[in-house]
Amino acid sequence: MEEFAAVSGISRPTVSKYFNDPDSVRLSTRKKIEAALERYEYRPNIFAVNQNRKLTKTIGIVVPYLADPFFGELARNLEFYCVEAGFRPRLFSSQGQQDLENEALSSLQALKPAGVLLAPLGRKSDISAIEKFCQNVPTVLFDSNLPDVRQAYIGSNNSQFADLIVEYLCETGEPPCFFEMKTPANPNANRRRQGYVQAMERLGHEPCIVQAEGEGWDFEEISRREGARALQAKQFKTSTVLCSNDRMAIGLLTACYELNLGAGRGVNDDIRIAGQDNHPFSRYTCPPLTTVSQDYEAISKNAVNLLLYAINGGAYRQESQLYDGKLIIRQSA
Amino acid sequence: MEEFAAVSGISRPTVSKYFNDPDSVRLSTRKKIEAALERYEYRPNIFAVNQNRKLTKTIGIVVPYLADPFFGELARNLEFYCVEAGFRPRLFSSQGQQDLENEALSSLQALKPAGVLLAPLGRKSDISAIEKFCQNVPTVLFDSNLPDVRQAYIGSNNSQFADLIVEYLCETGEPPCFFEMKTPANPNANRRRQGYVQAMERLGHEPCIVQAEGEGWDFEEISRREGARALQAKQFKTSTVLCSNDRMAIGLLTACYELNLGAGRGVNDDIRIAGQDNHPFSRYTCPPLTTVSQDYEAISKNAVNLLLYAINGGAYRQESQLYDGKLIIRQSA
DNA sequence: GTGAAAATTTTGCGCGCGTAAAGTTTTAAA
DNA sequence: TTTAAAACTTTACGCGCGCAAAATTTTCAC
Repeated sequence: MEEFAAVSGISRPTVSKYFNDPDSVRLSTRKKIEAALERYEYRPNIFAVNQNRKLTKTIGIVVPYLADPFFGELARNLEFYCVEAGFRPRLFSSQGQQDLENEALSSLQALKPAGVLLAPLGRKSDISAIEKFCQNVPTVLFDSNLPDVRQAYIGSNNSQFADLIVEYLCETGEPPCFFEMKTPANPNANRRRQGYVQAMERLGHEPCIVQAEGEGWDFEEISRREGARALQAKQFKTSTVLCSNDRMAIGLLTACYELNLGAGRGVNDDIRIAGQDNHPFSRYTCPPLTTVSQDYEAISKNAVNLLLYAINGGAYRQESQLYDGKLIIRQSA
Repeated sequence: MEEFAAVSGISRPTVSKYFNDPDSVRLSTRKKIEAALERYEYRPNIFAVNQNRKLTKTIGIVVPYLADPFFGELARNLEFYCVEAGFRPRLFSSQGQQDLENEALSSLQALKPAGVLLAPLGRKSDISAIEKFCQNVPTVLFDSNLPDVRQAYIGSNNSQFADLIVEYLCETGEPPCFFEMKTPANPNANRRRQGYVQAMERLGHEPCIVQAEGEGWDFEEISRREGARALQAKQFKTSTVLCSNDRMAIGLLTACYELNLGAGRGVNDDIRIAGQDNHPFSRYTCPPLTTVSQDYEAISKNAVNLLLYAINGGAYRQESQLYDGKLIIRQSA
């Protein structure tokens, strides 16, 4: 910057000011800088900038597993709203591992971000590390809440999800069984199960829960394998299955195909399958998946908004918003 | 670090040395530092570290579109091999936009990475920007080559892909038509088309190519819409369709479902559909997708290895490796 | 032409570290 | 015990920039 300022015929601090806000310098100066800029292609080093700035324009986004298109989509939305607000998003993925989640937070601390949007691993998260982090950096949790941390949270109203789709399924056919992971990664799954049970009881049906053994993020495979086992063992007491999430539903659809069971809501079909989330791929399964859509727009928009509020000094720790899902009726149920 | 060195009873440069290589200090010193570390939780600021180091331990990974699970999976593999080699990977996504690709490269320059693994946007890439970048930073291209840049490249032998699956499809049924985007994002698509044409001619069949109109990364939707149109207009001259990639195949499967066409290789099925890539979801489509698998392992492993070779001063610019695909036979064809 | 406000420059310090050179202490071998 | 090597500390400077205060210049209205 020193050298660039010299060839521009301007002092370094003025050039620095220009890069902070081009309108903050005299027009003639600005033109001199921009003329030099065309000839010399100088750009400030963003990390050196951040090191000194009190308030950075960086927002960190941390998701638990980026190879899951659900988080890819969510991250894309969040990035969009961050850019729109004039911030630079920086994306991290925990890849399902606690040490990587901690490392992401540690990297972020070093970046001095204005704020952080964190979708924690859940059960695998290092609660105390996250707690400490939140004390230093304005943080909004999303997707998965960490009740112990008592931090601002934006997410879905998971009990409403199950309520909504159980009601639909009961109205249009046999009441659904519930298919989930035995040891789910985050508390959403628990709330969905509870929502299912309550909705079933409210409608006068007996709940039927089937749980899949397995660890990790390979939901489709676990669900395909365990789903096939459950189907063969006739563990689903009705011909309708509500899955805890779309990825499990996708795996179960595959299991049905392989067992020669027709999935769908047609009169000739053997089993109805529904999911939850409106995963990017749920539109393209065969049959297309009936599901409850998360309000991606509202969640990402309001997560960013709440974070901006926090960045500007608002009292945000107690804030928490849950958004209702919308029923997406497709052919699978 | 100053303060932490003080409470450790050690000088700052020694502490710095410790963090660079814990074995480079005397054992008694090391224990003193590690004892203090347990009580005070100090960690060096990675960005400040990078600013001064001549050789950083950071490797940049840039992919064109992270919401595509194909790249999510590839990135996950690359990250793994980077970590294994003792480097810290940092992931960027261009989200299909040229300005974001340039910004990622600019951010990376500021990070002084030891090297960069770049999957360029392709047609949308800013060639001159990438050329300049490659002159300053050891860079290995992957997934999609940029012939003009004449840079080291690790990828798949795309003409072999088509050759392999065309032969299989011809042996087991009607010769395939080819379904692709009209304006594909990268040169792989062209090579796949050429491979298809050559294989067809070699086997004495007339090629039949159907192209889908549409821009962007929403391949499934484009393929579903345009695929349905082509099916209704009977543009596929045989009952077998080879798609340029798995995501298009997934969209086409959905189109078939919606048109009540049975997809698969069963005797009662109407149409056989195959893809290319072995996309993470291709296992779970209904029917599961027959495809040619990219050698994810070999590509990511060797891309990292070549980059490490370059980082250590090897002459790598001319290096270029293409890996053969493997036929994955499932139920769709 | 005068004066005050606005813009800019100068000066100086700081961020959180790496690193090189010179001086000091510790260690291990002779 | 002596001695040299190894490890360590001290000192000093640098990375690429932000930022604040004081000094200077420019601008503009009167």
